[in-house]
Amino acid sequence: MDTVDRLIESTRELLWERGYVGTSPKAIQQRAGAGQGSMYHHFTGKPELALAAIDRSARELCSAADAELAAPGSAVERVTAYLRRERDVLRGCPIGRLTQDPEIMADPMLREPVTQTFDWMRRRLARVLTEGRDRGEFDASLNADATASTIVAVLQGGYVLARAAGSAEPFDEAVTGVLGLLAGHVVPDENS
Amino acid sequence: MDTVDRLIESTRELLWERGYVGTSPKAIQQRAGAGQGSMYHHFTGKPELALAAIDRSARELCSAADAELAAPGSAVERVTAYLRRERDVLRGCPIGRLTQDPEIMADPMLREPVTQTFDWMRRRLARVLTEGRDRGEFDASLNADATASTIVAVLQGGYVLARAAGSAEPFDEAVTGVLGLLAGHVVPDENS
DNA sequence: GTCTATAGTAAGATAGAC
DNA sequence: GTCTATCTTACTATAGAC
Repeated sequence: MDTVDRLIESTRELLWERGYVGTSPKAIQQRAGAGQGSMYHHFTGKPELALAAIDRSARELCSAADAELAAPGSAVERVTAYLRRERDVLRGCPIGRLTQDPEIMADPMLREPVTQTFDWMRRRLARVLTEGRDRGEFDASLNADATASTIVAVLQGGYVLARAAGSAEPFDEAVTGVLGLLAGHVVPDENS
Repeated sequence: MDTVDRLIESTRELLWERGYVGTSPKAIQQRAGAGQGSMYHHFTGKPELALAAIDRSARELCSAADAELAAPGSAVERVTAYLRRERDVLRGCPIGRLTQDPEIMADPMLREPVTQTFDWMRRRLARVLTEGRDRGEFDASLNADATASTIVAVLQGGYVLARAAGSAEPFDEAVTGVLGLLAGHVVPDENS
């Protein structure tokens, strides 16, 4: 991993742990094992470095979700796999946490990948649910768009509850709850 | 409102807008219209002031929720009233946002009211759902504890989605989604 | 109680040598 | 490309006068 990569990775970790406001150039340099001159040679400053880090996290997040949601299986199976995927719950979501950062939200450049990520995620899940309903897996009363937003919200809120509790338990419980609610709209398989 | 109150209120607003890391004593003083000497006369420093502010927000949040959840009506009606209550969605949750703050989470004193608030909220909602189920409003398959956690998570996650989108729309949609899912477990009223 | 002065540390960068 | 000064401003207080 070269210096540029180490700087981006360090920034990614620090944004995740401490947010933009709580992350200093000095902390980034120390974690990357790079000097000030090195950092300012490759990047114009903290915002540009943060943008590179956020972009990378956003891409990773979407591609990981897509791997789960594009897999074979029923809609419920895929949504369950996505929700139950092993996660470092107490770390929270590297993109979601940025929505709490006033300087990220105030800068259109930094904010854009955050907006895009959740837009994409809601649409991607809505597509899975719509397909499932079209195939007769769900009853017709299921609102695919709204339910997709609910599922993404449960994940993001689950992180909040877990961090507040200092335990992954509320996250798992919230996921259990939404899957239980969703089960009420699943049409029993005639082949089972 | 005396100086102490103005200091606490200013801290509350700033913690809400910018978090603990992003809030400086100077900013608090300016918003409160108080000098440095005044602030340090009444409080030992930023942590003590933050604790007073967080405690006040936590109390307000719980008492506002209780007003909704202890009202007359069916369980679904009360949960709906709670979820649909008018909110300044884009501001987010004054307590939930603190879970993203590393210095809040690292300090047991500051963290405790955050932990307590969500504990209380989950239990309070679980009680409403359990009562509803016991009265036959829900079918027996409803998991009251898990669903309570889901509902709190939808709120917290809804704030995240709304802030990311710069619009209250995803919040409202996530709420619509969870209420739609919950409706699948409601037993039709024989008197209607 | 409130004000001003002082002070050490960190943030966020720029300049210029190597 | 990287390193070491240097610089300005902000953070988070403490001290002592009024």
